Amino acid sequence: MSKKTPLWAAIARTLREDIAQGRYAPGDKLPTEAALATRFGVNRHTVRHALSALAEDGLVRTRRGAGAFVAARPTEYPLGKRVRFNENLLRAGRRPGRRELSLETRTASDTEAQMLDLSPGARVLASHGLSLADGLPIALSESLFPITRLPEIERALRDNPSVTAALQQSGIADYTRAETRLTAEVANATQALHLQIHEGAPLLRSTSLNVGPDGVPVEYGHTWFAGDRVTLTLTEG
Amino acid sequence: MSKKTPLWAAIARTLREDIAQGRYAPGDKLPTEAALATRFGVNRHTVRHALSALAEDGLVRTRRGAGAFVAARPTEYPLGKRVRFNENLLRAGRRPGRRELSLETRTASDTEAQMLDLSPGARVLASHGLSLADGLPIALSESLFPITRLPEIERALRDNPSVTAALQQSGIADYTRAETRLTAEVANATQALHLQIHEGAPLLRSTSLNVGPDGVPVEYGHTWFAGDRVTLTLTEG
DNA sequence: CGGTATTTGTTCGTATGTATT
DNA sequence: AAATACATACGAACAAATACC
Repeated sequence: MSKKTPLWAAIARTLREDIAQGRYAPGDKLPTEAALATRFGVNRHTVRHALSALAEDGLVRTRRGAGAFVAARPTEYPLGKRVRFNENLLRAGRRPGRRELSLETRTASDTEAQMLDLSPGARVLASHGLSLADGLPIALSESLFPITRLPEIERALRDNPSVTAALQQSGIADYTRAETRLTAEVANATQALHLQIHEGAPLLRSTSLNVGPDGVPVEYGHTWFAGDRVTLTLTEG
Repeated sequence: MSKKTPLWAAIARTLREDIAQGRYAPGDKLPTEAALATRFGVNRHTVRHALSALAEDGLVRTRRGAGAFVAARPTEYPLGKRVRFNENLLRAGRRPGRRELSLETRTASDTEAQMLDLSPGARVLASHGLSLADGLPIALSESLFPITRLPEIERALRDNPSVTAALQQSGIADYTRAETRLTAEVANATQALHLQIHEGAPLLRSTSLNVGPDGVPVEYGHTWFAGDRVTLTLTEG
């Protein structure tokens, strides 16, 4: 008989299937190691070996004294020409949310003015916000709007919780992403506080420029995604 | 007294340093578990735990009956970069480079087999590499090729410095990026070593799947970009 | 708030299987 | 074929973090 597969591998596969079939939902606590050992009729070490393999794959995470929990898979966030935060999250089966942190008018920096195609020293509306998925913070953002081009944008942003809706109210029926730059950074204290992560945690920073139908810039800003909670997906077509 | 670090972690660190300082060169056989257990004055299981941690980082690989060997270092030649990597760097006025770290055949993990549309336990060719810009490391990558589908891929990769050329030699005239996922992580010790950055430095991880003209997967892999040195740009169209 | 029970993490011990040398 | 060496598995005990009352 081919008794090749080790016990721990078989147990890992069983647990993997249980998770895949929703028997243990994300966030759920798995049975204790002792309970699993009894269930499978093996030593606790064998269960630990299986759990270790699952943890390596990022499927579960263990907390000493607490238990083993099914890892909440990162939110899949499609990046395309048309990026609509709310649509993206709804499509991913999550409840979108947004908290406005600040809204102020200030002078654009040189690069900001250049990106927005404004004259140096032009005034812009700076909006800082926190994006949520199912109530959990997933991204921090700073958006800049050319106040000369969109004089009503401030009130529109106060009226609408959605940037898309606010831009529509300001006369921008449609907008597309003209440019996106991505890099990785580590969270500072302020970012960690807002995103409810640890300082030094990995962040995915997206710098983007959105333009209206006529190609005129309407928004420029940065978004810091919590690396542990978000996966950006690039799907062609 | 701070007795925080476990024995196995201290042993792993010692071995890691031994390897980093060339005391054990790539390909060298480490002392047997029993010998290491005696050297560190611990149980063999504790040594195994340390070796397991090193194996997870890809620093050593163990062969039952033979011993534990210093890994020939991972290499890459991965996804988005492959075709556009060289072009992008040349366009940016930089000299592209690549160091093949290792090329070996191994068994695919469950997720890897699934992504490549292979049966569980299938064999794949794993290529680890380091991508350079003006001689400075900017990305680490791991590429997997379905060896059953591309029996000549190993020699093709040895013959050609370019993955695109190697795939062409293997009968894949053209391939496209079917899926790309991006997220942020922090560098572990091994990654930091290769990329010449600090442990905990931000990394941009790209996971991608490339398929041939018929839609059959031909390459799957990850690329870790040094966040401080790379900015990915997404310009549609 | 504090003490206690629970649960995972670490370490040693022992035995057997299996692949390599 | 035999010795060597890693892989798997069970058992026991304590430490450390967490959860619960």
